[in-house]
Amino acid sequence: MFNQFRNKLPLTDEKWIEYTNHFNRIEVPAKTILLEEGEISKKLFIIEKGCIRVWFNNNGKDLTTQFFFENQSVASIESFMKKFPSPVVIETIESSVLWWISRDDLNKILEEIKEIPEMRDRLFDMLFERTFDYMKHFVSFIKDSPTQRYLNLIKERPQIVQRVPQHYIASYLGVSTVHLSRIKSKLVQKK
Amino acid sequence: MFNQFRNKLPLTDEKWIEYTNHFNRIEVPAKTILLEEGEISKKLFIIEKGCIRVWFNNNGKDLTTQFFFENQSVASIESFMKKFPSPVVIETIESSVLWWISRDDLNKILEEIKEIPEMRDRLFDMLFERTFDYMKHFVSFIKDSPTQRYLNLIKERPQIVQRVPQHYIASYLGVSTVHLSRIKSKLVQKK
DNA sequence: GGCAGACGATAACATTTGTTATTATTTTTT
DNA sequence: AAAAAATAATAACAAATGTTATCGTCTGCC
Repeated sequence: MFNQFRNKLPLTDEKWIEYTNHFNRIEVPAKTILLEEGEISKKLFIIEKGCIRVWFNNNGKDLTTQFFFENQSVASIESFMKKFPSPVVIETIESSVLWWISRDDLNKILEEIKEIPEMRDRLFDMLFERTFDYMKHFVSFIKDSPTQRYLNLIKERPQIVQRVPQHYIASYLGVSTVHLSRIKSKLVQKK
Repeated sequence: MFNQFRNKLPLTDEKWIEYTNHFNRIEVPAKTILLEEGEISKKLFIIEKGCIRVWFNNNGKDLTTQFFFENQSVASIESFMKKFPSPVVIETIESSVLWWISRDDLNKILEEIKEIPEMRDRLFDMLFERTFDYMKHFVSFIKDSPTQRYLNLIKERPQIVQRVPQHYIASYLGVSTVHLSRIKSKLVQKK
């Protein structure tokens, strides 16, 4: 599972083995809730197989804010880092194979890792990338029509369109399920 | 100008003086363009007095994505860090007093600062905060109506409503200028 | 094999939002 | 002080999007 990271990270084999020992493998069915709303997040997950969505309840409707697939890590970051009650729910979409690590273990590892300049810079880069992603996403809301946002999604994150039920995608794009269905049928007509 | 930071940063006086010497003070009138679209950003600005917006041209209309006020730092981050042509324009709204530092000088300082654990952690925290901010902003687009977003703005960033011309705020909220005007008049009626 | 629930398409209607044009007011420039 | 430019409100109409309801299909489960 972790081989994909191994080549990229400048760690000794001993360190590597020590770190990976902190991870725990679990298998869960579809629609498993990994973190409840209001719960304080204690685990960060890495997806070996499957997919996950992050959502929250807004006046009885659930709004999906993020999707995650293989090899991505997932947590309610604000809750995980700052020990706040999580504003969001983390839930599997497909049946999944996951690895999780506790906050304490991860923090210990992070503290060690930050001392290695190369790793530290990589962490900064990752954080920057995350920030850019959110920025782009926000910009697309003031720049693009819902139809354009859907086309962007097909192009840039085809996995979402292929693997995620449509009504989850609708709220992610900021439109109703009915309207997303309309968007799709109009696109088919034009072809 | 930099006294506000001084107490918070664990640096020696010598280091402090060395660092602040890299900053240059300028005064510019309103509507001064600090970075053109397509230009590679070489300066990061700190605002002593005044305010700034970041915007880009989309099919002839300019869309504002960010506002900055006193004591905030401003750059087209992606362009500044990665030497990409800037996708955005940086422009003063009011006449302003600014301090700028070159990329090379800032990078040197950052490399030094990252070696101080306390400073390094502070940098991580700042980056995290930025990420959270964008996340919140994105969520408000799928969660809130334009009216609600405007009310949020009044509450959370009153400076924007007070100091920024309304047509810039409209695009920031993702609505037309006409509609923002309608939103305001409806809110007045309800009171 | 049948049943229940999840999922998605569609129609009809209501509401929101955008567009274009006009006007008034304020601010800046000359 | 006058002229020009920027800003904001409003009306009338067009287009986009939401809501509610209905129906059909598919899937997993017993």
